[in-house]
Amino acid sequence: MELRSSRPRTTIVTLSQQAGVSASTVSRALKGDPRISLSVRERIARLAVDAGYMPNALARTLSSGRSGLLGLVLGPSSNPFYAMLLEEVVAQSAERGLRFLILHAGSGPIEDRTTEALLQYQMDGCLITSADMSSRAAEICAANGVPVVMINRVPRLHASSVSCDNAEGGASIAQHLLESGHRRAAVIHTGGASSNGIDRERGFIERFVTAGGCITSTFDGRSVYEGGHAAGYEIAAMAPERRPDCVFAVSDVIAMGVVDALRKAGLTVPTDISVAGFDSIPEAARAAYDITSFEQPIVAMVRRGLDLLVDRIAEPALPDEAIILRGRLIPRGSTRRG
Amino acid sequence: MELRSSRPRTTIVTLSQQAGVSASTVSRALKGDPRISLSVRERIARLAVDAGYMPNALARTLSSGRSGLLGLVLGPSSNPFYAMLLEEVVAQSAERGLRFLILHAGSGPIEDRTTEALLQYQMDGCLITSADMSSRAAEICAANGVPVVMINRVPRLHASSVSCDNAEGGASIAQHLLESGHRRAAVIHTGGASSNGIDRERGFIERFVTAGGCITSTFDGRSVYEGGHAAGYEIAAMAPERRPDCVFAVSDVIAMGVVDALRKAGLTVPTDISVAGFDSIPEAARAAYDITSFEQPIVAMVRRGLDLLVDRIAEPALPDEAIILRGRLIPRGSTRRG
DNA sequence: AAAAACTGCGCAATCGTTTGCGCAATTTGT
DNA sequence: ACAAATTGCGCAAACGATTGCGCAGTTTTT
Repeated sequence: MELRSSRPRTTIVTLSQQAGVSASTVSRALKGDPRISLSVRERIARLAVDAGYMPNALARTLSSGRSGLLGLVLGPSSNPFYAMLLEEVVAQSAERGLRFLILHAGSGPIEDRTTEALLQYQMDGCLITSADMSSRAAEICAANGVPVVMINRVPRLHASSVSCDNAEGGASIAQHLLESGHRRAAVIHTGGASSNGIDRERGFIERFVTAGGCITSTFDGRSVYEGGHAAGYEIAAMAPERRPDCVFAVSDVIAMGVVDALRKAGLTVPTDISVAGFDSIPEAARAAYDITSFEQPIVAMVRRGLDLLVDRIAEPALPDEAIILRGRLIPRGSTRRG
Repeated sequence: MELRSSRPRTTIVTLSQQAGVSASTVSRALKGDPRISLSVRERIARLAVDAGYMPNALARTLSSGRSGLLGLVLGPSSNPFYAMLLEEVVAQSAERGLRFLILHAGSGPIEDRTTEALLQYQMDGCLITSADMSSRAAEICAANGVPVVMINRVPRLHASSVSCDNAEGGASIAQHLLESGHRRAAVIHTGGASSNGIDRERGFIERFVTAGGCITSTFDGRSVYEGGHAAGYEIAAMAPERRPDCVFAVSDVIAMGVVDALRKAGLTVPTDISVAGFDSIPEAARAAYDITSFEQPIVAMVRRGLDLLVDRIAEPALPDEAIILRGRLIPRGSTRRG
């Protein structure tokens, strides 16, 4: 009646017995401490491989004080942008040997039990990728000296961040629309207080108005397809002479809703009205939508985000840092005029 | 020059000193051991709350042998179905106080470093939600006695599983198409060896053919939009008299590709040809697509999956279990005839 | 040739929690 | 009033790895 796992794990003690040395020697040998002779180091290394030895990360944490665990807060993955971000984070963290514990995903509020995990598992740091998440998790981290890095969101609180140049992105879209002959724009924002959405909208409006365009109306797209859809219907219902000749939605999911609504209402994109989005998610790039957008450099954003996090963990005294990466305008069919 | 965190963590020892009892008493009191008098238990409980005490989960693991950590392998979240699954898993695990460490996400191969984490962090169990992931992670778990539960995938290897009745789902779609007057169907499968796709296809074909329909052709949709799109083009290019009157795609993402391609090629859905999918993801339900589908009971699937995992962890000797939940046909516009 | 420096390794404490065992003090049984 | 059972708690040994310190034995310096 064995309740214990049949094959007892190989530990550092097992190895030390096999090698006829002390446990400390094994520990040092395994991490290549030069104080241990080369021959012993090699012998132990071979033994470790043969036995399939895996250090117990939890035990290591106890003495070293570092868990090697990072927390991840993910935005609503109904927005493919966050799904992309997730995959990129997972891929890059696998390369670096970083481990992410999921603290939260989605748009709901963060549960208490979740934030407890942050402390119970002694996470070394936390990555927050949500645009408008209540900064609850960030507060807890701050209160406990856990480094926080935000991707796609500029923190009010102290924390480092990586985002793309949202204002410049909005301006690029404005520029593009102006150059292709548009003069009357509707803007669909997110309603929320997300710095992202606000910056995009601000950047767009500033450039568009400065260069002689005018903003005919603004709508709340609530960051979701349905929000864009509703706004699209309203726009389609406007009298042709009052209707804008282009729409800028602060994210692609919203823009997709807009396009579908406009078409449903009998308008043709871009002949009757142009639509531009933001993020450049694959779905918006599909032939059926072909929406002009502003691409966020996701790979680079994640890379710099992890850099920041790793640096901060190694050197907690480092000052907060806000990295802004340049994105790229991707002109597509939805704004092609004449 | 304090390198240590400014406010040293409250541990069980801190509490024991404040309470004037031993550490073991605190430990037992905190988990409500009746051997400790009620008064002491209450006093310690109060002290713990005041001090904001959080047990160190890592230290607990060391002595108890249980980490409370679960591994998660997620399918490609470019398929919204997996994004939904992710959110549901996260939501339900928060309620239950379960913690998930992300082992993998996406369709790429599983990295070695990832599987190492499984052992290093002594995970108690593992949840695999990928339809066609190389069962590498499952093997490692099996080899190390880590319970595995698969959602949306029936394991070859020993492991428990939860899935919806895929064959029955395929049959329902077939029935629905037959009843709405279709007789010639094209099937778009996933090419891969995923049990899901195979069962859906098999269920569909069996029922459709038995009831007098015929299968005109099959295509490989590779589980992605683009695969469906390519197949859609091929179908549209067929001579009208040879063309099927309906298409069954084994997942909604594929179906969306089909619909877009058919439309692009000038055909009208469902007038010229009907299209049905599987999964009932929100995107396929949108007015622009309105695709008939078979809904998987995600909430229940995740609930049973976690049940299975928790039970298996508590009682490793439990036999493998395969749970099949009934799904639901959702008729929509894409198959509405005449 | 004696002192100093270095090399290679082990001892033992430590991280925070759990748990088997045992020991007092109190209550119960006779 | 004395033995037995019960109650309430502490001691100390784990769990697996890390690390400061120290101790031999060898090599280099003076």
